[in-house]
Amino acid sequence: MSVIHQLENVTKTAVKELFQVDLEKVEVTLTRKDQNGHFTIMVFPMLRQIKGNPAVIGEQIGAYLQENTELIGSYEVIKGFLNVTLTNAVFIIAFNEMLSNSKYGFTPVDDSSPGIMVEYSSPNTNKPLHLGHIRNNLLGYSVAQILEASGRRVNKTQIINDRGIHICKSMLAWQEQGNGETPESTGLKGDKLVGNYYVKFDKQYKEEIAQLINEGIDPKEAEKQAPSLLKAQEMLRKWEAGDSETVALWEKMNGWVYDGFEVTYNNLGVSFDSLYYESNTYLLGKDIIEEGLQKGVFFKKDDGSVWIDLSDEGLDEKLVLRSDGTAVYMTQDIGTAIQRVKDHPINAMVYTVGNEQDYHFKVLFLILKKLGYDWAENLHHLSYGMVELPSGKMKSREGTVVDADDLMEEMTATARKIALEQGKLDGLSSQEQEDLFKIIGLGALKYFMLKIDPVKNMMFNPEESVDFQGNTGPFIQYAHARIKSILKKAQFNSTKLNANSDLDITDKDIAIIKTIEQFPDVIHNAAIKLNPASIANYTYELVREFNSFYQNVPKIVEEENADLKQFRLLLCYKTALVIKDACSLLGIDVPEQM
RNA sequence: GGUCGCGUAGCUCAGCUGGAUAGAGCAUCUGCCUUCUAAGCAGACGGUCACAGGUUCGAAUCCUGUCGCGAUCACCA
Repeated sequence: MSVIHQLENVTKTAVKELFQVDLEKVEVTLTRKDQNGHFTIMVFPMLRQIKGNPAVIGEQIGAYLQENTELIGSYEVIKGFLNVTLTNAVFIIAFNEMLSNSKYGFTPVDDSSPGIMVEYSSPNTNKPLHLGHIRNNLLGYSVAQILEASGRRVNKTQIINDRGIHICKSMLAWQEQGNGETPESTGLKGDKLVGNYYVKFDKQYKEEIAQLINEGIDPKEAEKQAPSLLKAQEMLRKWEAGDSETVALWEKMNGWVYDGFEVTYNNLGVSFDSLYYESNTYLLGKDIIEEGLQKGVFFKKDDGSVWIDLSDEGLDEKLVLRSDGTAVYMTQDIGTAIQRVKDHPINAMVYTVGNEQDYHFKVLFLILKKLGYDWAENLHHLSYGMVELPSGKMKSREGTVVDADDLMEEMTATARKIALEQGKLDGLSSQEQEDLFKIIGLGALKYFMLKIDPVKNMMFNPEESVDFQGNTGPFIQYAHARIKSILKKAQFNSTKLNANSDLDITDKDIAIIKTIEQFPDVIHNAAIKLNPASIANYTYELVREFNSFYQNVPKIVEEENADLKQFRLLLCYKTALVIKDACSLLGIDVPEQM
């Protein structure tokens, strides 16, 4: 049991003995840095059940604890705060307990663990992934790891938006202007090649609109009548009719895109356990609409369109089926959700989608509840804010979109430059060095994006993101590499994971134990809140504690007291493990040397 | 206009299940490499927690209103 829980329990006992009162809960926090003590027991909240002067009550509890438990070394009451200083042995015993669990903080997963699906990425197939997708991917992947660490069986998925007018636009431009270009013939990544044709389509489309307007046609009308758009729409009709030539082209170009995406996902270090394609799911949901009509969840208007009235929930009426009987986005999302629960042993889902779709998911979840699915209670929208650049929003037509592949390459190049300048890579082969640069560059990028609370819009300043000092990924990776270096020098082996509890240890030692002890709660809370930023901030805190310890205690390798040396090596060893495990929840690798 | 979210140091962000004198990083300035990796440590400087009320022993944190920024309110996806 953690030290803090032990304290809560003995305080309850003390209050019961002293005042004959059963407290439901005791508030214990870390003591402020400017006060003496390890933990602070709050007396104020007790006043609801115990009448009296808080300072006196605190004094009585402190005296009782010192008299009747082995935990407390000393205490002091300041205002309504009972600050207690524990004995060294308490911390070392707690530390030994942590050491005995190699996956400390993680809840094991087995076949009976509750299943949850995490959807993220879900790109369109007409252009490459960009900075916004990176935030999405990193969040989704990290949340999946966090949920798994908290004991859920996780299925990572994405729905690939492989059909629709957008891909037809790329197909049309390629057909008309491509001269048979392929990724092989051009040396371009497939998604980049297809994206280029999307741009070409857009350019021609714009020209056509301008010309039509010149001819005196109303601008709105011109947008609808431009020949390119009409041709793309015709292509979509052919695709829906199953025209073999169109389908073949569609398969070919989507195939190029998937090859390109795979490279990007691999570099980013994300993966999926299942895939859904919109071309397979876009017709789903219509039968559910019929069922819902019969249940009275939906209603039909005179023109034949089907709606749901959510005005009781403070929302509006929402269309779920067009008057011509075709599906809207909502229709297929309803159908796809139901399909996923049929396909996999899950009763919960997380949708990683930008906050511009908050309303959509609010409605989707409400509809599924009204349709009576019990798992509808367990649907979560992992909503995140947009990524802004110092120059403002990313706009493809202004060429300010930050490409995912380019960005990863730039981060790796920066890591390479810095590492070579420092020249601390003795003994690494050139391949090992390249791997290391990638680990550091990607670590910087991932940490930079994940340390920010998902709900907030984030500012992506390229100059700051390549700063590897302070609160950054490389800062954390560096601490890990340093620890590994100590363990190596000291020829530490992890066969005897136990420290002598009768040791004179310092505040720096204790600070690390106190921080490590929070790890299980940090994972638990991150899972509940679907928030990787809390893991990132915790890891940073732990590393700062470690660095302070590292530079303020005498050299461990040269420590003459064998028991103290063993304890400190164990502390290093455990800290490295927690850093590594915490980083794994963020999708960040940690190097052995850097 | 309705709804939702955000607003904390010059900049980027923590802290938000209410607790003591609001924390980091960057930037600026001081120290520390013959000592386990200086991508580090120790310190200085920097605040009307947007504003105004309310609840409370206690509010950056909870409630209400105002202002500012953003998103959203399609028979689009």
